[in-house]
Amino acid sequence: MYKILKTEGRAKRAMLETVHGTIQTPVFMNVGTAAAIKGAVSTEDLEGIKTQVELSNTYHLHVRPGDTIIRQLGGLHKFMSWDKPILTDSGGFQVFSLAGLRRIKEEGVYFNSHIDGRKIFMGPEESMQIQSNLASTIAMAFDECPSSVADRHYVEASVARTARWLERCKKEMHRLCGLEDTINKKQLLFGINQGAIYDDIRISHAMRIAELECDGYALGGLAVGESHEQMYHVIEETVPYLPQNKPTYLMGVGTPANILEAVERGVDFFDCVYPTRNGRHGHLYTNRGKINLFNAKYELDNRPIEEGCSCPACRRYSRAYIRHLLKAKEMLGMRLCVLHNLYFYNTMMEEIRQALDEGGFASYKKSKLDGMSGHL
RNA sequence: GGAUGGGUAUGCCCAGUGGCGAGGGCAGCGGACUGUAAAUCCGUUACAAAGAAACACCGCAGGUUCGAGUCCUGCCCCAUCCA
Repeated sequence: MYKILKTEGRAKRAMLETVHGTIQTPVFMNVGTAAAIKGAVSTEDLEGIKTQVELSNTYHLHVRPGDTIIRQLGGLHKFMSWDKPILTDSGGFQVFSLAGLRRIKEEGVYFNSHIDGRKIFMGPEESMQIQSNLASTIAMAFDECPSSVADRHYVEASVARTARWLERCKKEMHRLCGLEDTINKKQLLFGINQGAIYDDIRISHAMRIAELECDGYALGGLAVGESHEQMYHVIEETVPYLPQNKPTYLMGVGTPANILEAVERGVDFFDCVYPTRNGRHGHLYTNRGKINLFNAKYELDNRPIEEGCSCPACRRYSRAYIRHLLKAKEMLGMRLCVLHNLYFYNTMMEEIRQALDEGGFASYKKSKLDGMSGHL
């Protein structure tokens, strides 16, 4: 059950109650594609960095270790020893990211496994079945994420198919939740809006999927090559057509600045590989912009990544030390950087919620963006 | 003193059948990354520079050749072994 606590313009301070606990929004979900946050981050670590929701991936877990294995082990929560909410992405994004390894048909998508090349078929029903086996808190609808440079005709056809797929997802999810041996009979389903950068396609698609009464709605296919202005424009134009009595999720986005802009436009769920991937690559988020710890100027820098930060890295270690770890390819280096970045994101979301609670989101957003001096 | 194997651009390690304006790896330096095929990828690492204009001590010096990093001679240095 989704409950809006407060609004400021279109920005929403809300909460979503699930069988795995309540999610306070706006929220940033921490990406752990293969049932692990890359960078040697344990489930235990997540508790120390304010993680509310972990995100895993249907396609990746289907390929390895196999969703039926996870089901036999009691579901994803038990498997990774995490009892808070988990959102599973449907595999729709892999239709985009594994572009060279798949063929799209009306019934679904034929992949060649990126692990061993074997043929895999995934359609709406299969995606729902896998996600039901995983028993995540929130399942995402199986969609196609078209390229941002796809032409209008292609996008129109793709979006129509994604809408038909959503009906099939809904139906299959309903069937699965009714089965006696389903692990999570209260699994939530989020539908996904597509339409590249064409406002009218986005809006008509939003209206169409809104009728299907999903538990939440996502904007997909953004931050895949279009400009920030185009992305903000699409969010602004489309969000009003997604049911605002349901959570709104902007998939795969983004930078801290992207998130602030999207919260302002009514989005309350986010996820992005930036904090984890950039962390592994030595790029650290701070309130004064992003720093690259590989740079020689940090060789003798005895300060923490960010003064005053209470993440596990900053509480104890210096930039110089972490730089050394990164350069020496010591696993601890990546780990500390990922922990810092996730802590930064999760803390920013906490600040956003607090600002919304206090009716001061606009000024919070301005001062945060000013602090980061537009570098992010 | 003798034997053998080596010395390749900017730190290190190495490739290089007479067509080489010499290739790769590491290290260094910088950049990219948005529902993760990413602890990855890209750039850069003599000078000059977009021109049929000029221009590198491949340990050093000669030689053979149209042409030598490559073949020959001598020398220098390094490693290992023998005295």
